[in-house]
Amino acid sequence: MKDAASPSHWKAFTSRRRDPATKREAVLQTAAQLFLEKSYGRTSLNDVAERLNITKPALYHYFRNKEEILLECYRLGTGLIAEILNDIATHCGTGLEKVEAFIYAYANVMTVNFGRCVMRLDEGDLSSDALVEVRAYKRKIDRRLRSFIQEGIADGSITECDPKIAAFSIAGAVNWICQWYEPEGALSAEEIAAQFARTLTQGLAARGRTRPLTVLSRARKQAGPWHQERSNDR
Amino acid sequence: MKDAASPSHWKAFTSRRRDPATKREAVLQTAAQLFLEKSYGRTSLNDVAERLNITKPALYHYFRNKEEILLECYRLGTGLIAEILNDIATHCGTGLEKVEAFIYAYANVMTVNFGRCVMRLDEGDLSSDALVEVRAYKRKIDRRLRSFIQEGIADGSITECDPKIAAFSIAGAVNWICQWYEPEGALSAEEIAAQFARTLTQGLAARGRTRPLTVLSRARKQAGPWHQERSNDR
DNA sequence: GTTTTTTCTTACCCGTGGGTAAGATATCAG
DNA sequence: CTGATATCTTACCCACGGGTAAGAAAAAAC
Repeated sequence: MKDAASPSHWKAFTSRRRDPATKREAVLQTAAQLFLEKSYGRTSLNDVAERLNITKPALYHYFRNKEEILLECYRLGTGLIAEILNDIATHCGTGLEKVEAFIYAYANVMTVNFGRCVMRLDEGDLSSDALVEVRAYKRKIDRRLRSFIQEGIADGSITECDPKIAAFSIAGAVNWICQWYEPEGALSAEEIAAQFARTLTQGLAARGRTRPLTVLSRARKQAGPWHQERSNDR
Repeated sequence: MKDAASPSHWKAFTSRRRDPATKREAVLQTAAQLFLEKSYGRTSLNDVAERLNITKPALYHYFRNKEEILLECYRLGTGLIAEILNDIATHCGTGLEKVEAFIYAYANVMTVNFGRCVMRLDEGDLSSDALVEVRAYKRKIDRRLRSFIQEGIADGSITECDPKIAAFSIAGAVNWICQWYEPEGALSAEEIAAQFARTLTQGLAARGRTRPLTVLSRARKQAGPWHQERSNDR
């Protein structure tokens, strides 16, 4: 789960050797990057081709049309999320611990190109068929998070609250990351993920209950206690 | 702070009487609505004109170009936010109370068309000049929220935390509302605002300190204790 | 009424960008 | 080396949409 800074995937097209798999992925990587930089609508296929040092029609060898590129970005992103979701569900632990693990992993995904695409790009650019597919994925995510919260309420690790609103709050906070996160920014992905997991779960934790140290909590070694910012924000 | 369901502002153009002010606003209202329905990029000026029962060039009587319409939507939206921001700053109270009031008012703004535009529309559609203007507004909002949190930490109403991360969390959760809120949906604007203010501040409140009943808390009468959803979500 | 000004329409221009046709050039199998 | 196949390019089509020119029609001023 790590992106090179500016991978320059055009290298995949320097040779004309037949290797559709890696070339296809190179297209997706640069497309995703451009979609995030300029939005899908303002990114022309010429832009994508130019960055790969090829011409527009060459792209049509790997994708039927522009929308298929977009949809594939969504699929790769939702795939990443589905992965972490399954990992956590099988993990044993209290509901609160699952929520914490979810936030940590999910926040990390929101700093990876394909992951960012899922929540940052405009669904309206998808065809109606693709839209229902993507929406199904998103609904699944929301359902899972809500079920973790309900579990937590049942086992006493999470304070009484409306699971729907709580899930919306958490999802919103984490989804919003992909709107302001910048790979070269002051805050690293791990930092963000760790702090969000801490801050958001602390709001859910049942009162009077000393928060147990989870695997996550132990793993993260903070640079200092709440380092006051000195970085030029934004 | 209340939008009619589908105001049909085309009535403003039934007569040819000279009344630029209301006609201009009618354009903005329908434009904002369309921008939210289909995004700025996919909304053509013909779409806007059609809904107003006029033709495209007529719009150029009230706006220099398409972008000016967009910018005006942003300005009206940020104006709404600036208003509540000043109200709260002058209000006396603990930092936590200010944060709660902020969330409540801000969440409400996120359910009003112009308010939604500010956080939902793509900044990339703005010219560079307009972009710096809008970004300045947004930064101001973030700064204010962060200062409220810092106040709360100083006066002991908010638990020790990193104000930057906390502000990002809250702003994210509330900003995300404009992504899923639907005027005709199951949750009313007031409900959302009230529940978010409660849920999010409860995460910040200093432990061991009984939360004082704010004006807000008293005003809201809950339908039932955490009504389990029966509504078809989404 | 007549003139002046605002308001709005019909008709058009043209840049942009998705997508295609047809052919050139490299790669690979034999 | 030769033919077959995959790869990529040049040249083009055309729908869409922002924006403009020029003038008609209604309101207001007098």
